[in-house]
Amino acid sequence: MVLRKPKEIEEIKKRLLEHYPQAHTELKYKNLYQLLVAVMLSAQCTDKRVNMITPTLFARYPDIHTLAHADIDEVKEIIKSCSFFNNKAKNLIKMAQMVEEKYGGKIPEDEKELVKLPGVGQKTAHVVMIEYFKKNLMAVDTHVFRVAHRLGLSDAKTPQATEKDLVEAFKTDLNAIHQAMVLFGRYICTAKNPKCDQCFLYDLCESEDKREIKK
DNA sequence: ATCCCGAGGG
DNA sequence: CCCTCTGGAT
Repeated sequence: MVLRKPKEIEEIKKRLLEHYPQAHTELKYKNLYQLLVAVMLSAQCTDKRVNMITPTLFARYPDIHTLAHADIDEVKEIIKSCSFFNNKAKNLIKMAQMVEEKYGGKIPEDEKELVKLPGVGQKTAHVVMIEYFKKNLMAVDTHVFRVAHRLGLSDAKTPQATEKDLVEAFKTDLNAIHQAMVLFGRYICTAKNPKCDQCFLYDLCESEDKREIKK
């Protein structure tokens, strides 16, 4: 459920978009293949860590075909510094194999096909559609989930239900808002020790985590 | 100790 | 809904 008045929602939206006008992912990529792989690796792992891994990974496996025929232990070795490397290595290769077998080597360009790929869930599919295809979708990661709850934009327990609340609240510019909320959550509305003294939404915040600002 | 742009399975 | 996977930074 959304706990905010329409006027407040519009104000939050306005400030987010003003503060992060050209926001986009901090993952480094050169094409759809690289973006998909990078987002798959980013589960429970910082973007910074993913960006340390991907240059080696993409040099060794520059496309779907080479990844589909990769040795799993070699992939594990390259990506092991990011979490869940067993699952991720297995899923990366299976994903590439399915793209070759079912999609003729071409990564599908819509979310309903993307989520059929091993290791690609709702969040990953939406991030790819938002970042690469500029689709009007919301994706709820750990940052968006936390920010949405602190701002009273959702009280839902799951990312899926939170996404529904955010779509209902904002309706338009969802992709730009997603990107802005990620950066806002990463650098200002952080999980631990949120930087309330730097927050441009301070006056609108009713979170229990809100900190008093000494003036 | 908690958190990082989650997914799959039960 | 729950659980597991699981390294690195703080």
